Amino acid sequence: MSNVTIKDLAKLSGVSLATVSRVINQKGYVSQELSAKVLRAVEETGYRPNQAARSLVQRRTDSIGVIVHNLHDPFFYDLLRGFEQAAAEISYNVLFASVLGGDTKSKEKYLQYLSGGVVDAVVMYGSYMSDEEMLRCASPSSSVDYMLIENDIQGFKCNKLLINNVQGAYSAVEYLMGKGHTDIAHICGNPNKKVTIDRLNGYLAAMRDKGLEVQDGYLQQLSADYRNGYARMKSLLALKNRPTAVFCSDDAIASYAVRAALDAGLRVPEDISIMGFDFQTNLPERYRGPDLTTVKQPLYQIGFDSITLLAGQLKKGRFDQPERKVYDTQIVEQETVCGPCR
Amino acid sequence: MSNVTIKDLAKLSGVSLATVSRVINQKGYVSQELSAKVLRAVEETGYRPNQAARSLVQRRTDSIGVIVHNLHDPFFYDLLRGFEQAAAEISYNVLFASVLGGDTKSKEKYLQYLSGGVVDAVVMYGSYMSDEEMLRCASPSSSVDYMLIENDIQGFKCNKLLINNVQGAYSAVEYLMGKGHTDIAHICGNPNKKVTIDRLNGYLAAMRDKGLEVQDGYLQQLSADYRNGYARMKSLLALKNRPTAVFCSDDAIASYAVRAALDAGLRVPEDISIMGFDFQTNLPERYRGPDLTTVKQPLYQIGFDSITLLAGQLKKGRFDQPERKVYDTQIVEQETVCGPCR
DNA sequence: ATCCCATAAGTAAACGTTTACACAAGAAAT
DNA sequence: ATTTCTTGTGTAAACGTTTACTTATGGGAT
Repeated sequence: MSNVTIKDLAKLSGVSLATVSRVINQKGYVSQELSAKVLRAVEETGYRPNQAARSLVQRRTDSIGVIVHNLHDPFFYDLLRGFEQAAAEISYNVLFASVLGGDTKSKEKYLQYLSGGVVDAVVMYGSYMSDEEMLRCASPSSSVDYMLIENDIQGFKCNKLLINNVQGAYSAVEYLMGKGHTDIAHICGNPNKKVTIDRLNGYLAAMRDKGLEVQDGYLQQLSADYRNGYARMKSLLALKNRPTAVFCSDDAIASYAVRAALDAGLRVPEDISIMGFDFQTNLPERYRGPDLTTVKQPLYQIGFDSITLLAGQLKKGRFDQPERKVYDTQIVEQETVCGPCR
Repeated sequence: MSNVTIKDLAKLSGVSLATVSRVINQKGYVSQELSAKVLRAVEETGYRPNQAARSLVQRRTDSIGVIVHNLHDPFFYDLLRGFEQAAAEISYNVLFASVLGGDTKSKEKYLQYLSGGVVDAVVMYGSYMSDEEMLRCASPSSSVDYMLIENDIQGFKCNKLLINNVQGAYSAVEYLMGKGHTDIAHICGNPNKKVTIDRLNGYLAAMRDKGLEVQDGYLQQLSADYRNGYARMKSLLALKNRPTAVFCSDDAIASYAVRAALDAGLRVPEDISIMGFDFQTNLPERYRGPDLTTVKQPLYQIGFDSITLLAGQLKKGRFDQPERKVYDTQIVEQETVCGPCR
């Protein structure tokens, strides 16, 4: 019963291999009579085509692979919805691979595996890989098409979807200024990551452009993880020239900053405004403060576009003009920002 | 540069196909000399083995597929972590396929596709499929191994991991009784789903066993979706014989029940205790009430076990003894239950 | 009557691997 | 001196499809 092949079907229905194939793929000419015979055989045997053989000769799989780390992280909510929606609208199968944390070994494994023709295209979010590692696993000139999200790796010529973190931070500061703030501090994240640096630069550029001074102690660098945002906020609150607004490098940090302010007996946002940036890494503890005013990344759109663009390129057959798009962010007004009460 | 094959490598390094294969798979005898030559050719060409050809002849892919609906749903948090952790510990690749909502068409598509030898085993969560649909896509006697989670479909002989919803609901009632409650109501969910019916039966059985009466109006049936939990709770509160505790069919319902109680000016849990059941379907609105006391499903364990069990069976080669496990739940004491204040 | 085209069906060659088998040479054991 | 074992290499047959090519038949247009 197991592993029925096209050959069995041919024997069973008394036709040739080619005819069976034609019936199954509804392609080419075949008479009603033989067609019926073959279909009956398919029914009887529970035949299911072998995808390996099929894709070996067709040199395509009609599938797209997606590699991310920590698929379970709520951060991926919107991105995943984008992937899923796009997947539902196209005829390609979309398969996800997830690796834990910074497990680059596994990431390489999956990238190599998928690049071996398991899928026709691969989209990859982030990646802690270096250019060389990347090239070792995937060849940009191979027959599989690549799409990188939030990863502007240089040596690898392929499709790229990026988020304008500089503009995002810049607009956050503008927004705070629009509310009347001038004493604006920044808690910046891990200074070895490009996102962090971009957001820091956006903050600095906006301050400079608008003629605002980054006062003494206004630049707080996170040590360890986001929980340290609590301590950093405490430092800011202890300043003589206490800021009236704090822009944080991401929402996780911001949530701890809010907690610190509330614990210090301040009201948020009346006494101090706090702003985050849409990067909700998974918080083990439930956040109970006011909803964060934040800078939102268009992750749904990016997820959707990544799949859709790839599908388009695959359909055309040749993908020599890699796409490169930079997405702007948007401010979401919620409960942690208001004008300064002075 | 694209699509280098083993043949190219053989030509380039002046050896036979077999030798190249042996070098690449580090299998069989091959001299240092030739090995070096081949490896150099691999390096130069950026060769990557074609997985389709490989799995065609080996009749295995060393991968396991997972099909779920709404992968983005936070409900899957623990389940996904279980899958991921197991995936990281075994040598198999794990690939996820996600379909939107109740899109059985897509689910069938993926099941058929994966069953065509794209993976060696498939785990499937839930499923709105009937026996016949299931059989149409996947043959239990095929060479791919199946694992069903929370789906006790009858006509399909394969591995099954189930949750003891009856026991879960039963223990919830016992827990409430232990706190001193006797007037315990139940808001039950969609009565066409097996989960709901099981939980209802658990509630009823516990009440009967302990000699408690299900008083007039104590059984509330949800109409429409979980938001209706608000109205159902209102109905309970309007009763002359108002219950002191309410057990809800799932957490989503419970969260609306809590809101209704709070809106009615009652304190939770001092005035009324409310219990949920771990099924956190995605709530668009943020829940701000006290943390729910609830019945927790061992989803992490189930995710982990599903992959691990399959990997074990695959390694053994023959999977004729399907596994069937029923998991008990556990009560998580949080903030919505205390003794009755009478 | 001839030619061409649409329909129908079969034969056989790919696709890129792995692997069973054959063969050889040298070393070790009889 | 013969056998046996280990190491090393190559040849060719799979694996299950798709598809280019070939052949045949019956009609419609010339």
